Amino acid sequence: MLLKGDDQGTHGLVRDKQREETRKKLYHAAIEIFCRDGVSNCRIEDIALKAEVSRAAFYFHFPSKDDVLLELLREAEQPALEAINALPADAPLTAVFELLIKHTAEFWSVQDRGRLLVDVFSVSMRRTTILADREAEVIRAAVGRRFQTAASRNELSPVIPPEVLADFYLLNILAAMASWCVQPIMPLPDMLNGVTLLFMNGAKPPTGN
Amino acid sequence: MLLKGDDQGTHGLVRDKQREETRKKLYHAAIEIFCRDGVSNCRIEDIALKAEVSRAAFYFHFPSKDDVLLELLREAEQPALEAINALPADAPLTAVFELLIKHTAEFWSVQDRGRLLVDVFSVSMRRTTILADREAEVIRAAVGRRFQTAASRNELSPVIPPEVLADFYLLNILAAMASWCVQPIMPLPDMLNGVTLLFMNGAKPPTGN
DNA sequence: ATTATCTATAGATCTATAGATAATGC
DNA sequence: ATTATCTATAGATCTATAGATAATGC
Repeated sequence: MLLKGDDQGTHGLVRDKQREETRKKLYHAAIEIFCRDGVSNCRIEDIALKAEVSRAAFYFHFPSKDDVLLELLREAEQPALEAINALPADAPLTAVFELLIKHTAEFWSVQDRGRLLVDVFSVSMRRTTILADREAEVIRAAVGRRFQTAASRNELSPVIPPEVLADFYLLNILAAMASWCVQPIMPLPDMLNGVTLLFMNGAKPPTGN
Repeated sequence: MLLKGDDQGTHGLVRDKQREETRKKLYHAAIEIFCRDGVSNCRIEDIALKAEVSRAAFYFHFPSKDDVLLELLREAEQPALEAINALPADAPLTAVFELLIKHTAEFWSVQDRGRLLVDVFSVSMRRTTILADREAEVIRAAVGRRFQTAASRNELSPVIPPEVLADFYLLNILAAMASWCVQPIMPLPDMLNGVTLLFMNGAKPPTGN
């Protein structure tokens, strides 16, 4: 039984390699042009020129600029996701936060990626919530599960469902980064730690010691 | 001494009236078309047709669709702003929150305005933070002042500056509304009250009560 | 006479799609 | 022979701007 999708076994090797190559070239060219000109100002033509393909080839791989930014967000989430998944099942939430903050802050501090944060956040709001399909966003799913086990250990206020709390926390982190990049009043890790502390104080159970 | 701006005294009455009239026609036409077609899908031409002016007239009044949405946000904040400003100077923060939630939830529940929340939020992130000019956004200034007096009464955690806390609270409220409108898991006022409770638990001083 | 408001329109950029090419499966 | 990847391009929409008109200030 064949699976639909990327991993169709050994079929079409040359073609697959070629496609992924142009896709990657377009992706990297796009990020570079985005950083240079700003997402809304830049022209698709310049991206295509840098990637040495036709303008239409861009649209073949990415329906719009937004889809490039969503791929960047997924790439940004990858290191934190792997680190969190490597934690033991009964790890405390603080360990989850620590890894999330460390890897996320690291990713967005590289070069001038931070300039794209507001646009990434904005796209994420317009696109990912519409899915309403938690499993499609792996980081949301992973953090959601951690919140659920934490709730079952009575680490969280029972007033709000743990999955909602998890979404809310991730939203807070992304919003904090987006506002940080336009007004970096303090180092990014400090900012994220502050937000996390604020969140955890608010979310801990009323009877908690 | 004449002030530059809208209120140039009694100069150009007919022209002023005419300009404001077309501007309002365009504004209302735009909101209507946005709700019907979605902000990114709709064509400026349809807005102009409904307002019975040329397409270029739209651009004369609004540099882009985003500027219409910013005006909607300012309109949305107006009722809460007035109610908050009418409070006595020493009113507790809970009173400020109550008014903010009541008026904001009311505004965005009218008809299908809620559909525009994600776009409004997204524009607000891309535009208003860049100003870095707190006074330009009256609601931010008003709530910021309330947070400052609350901090001076030791109602808030001293870890984070009160203006930052205020911005963060407003961001939380707007983000919660935006995610509510794509997934209304509970009534909007309940949602906003929950967010506020979470926030206040997190932001109250450690030695509190 | 000058200026603010608006229209008409040229040029830029995007979106949609018909067609070319080369890899694939039978 | 069929299909996936990519190109060339027509048509749609936007952005920028030169010009028309009518209100304004002197």
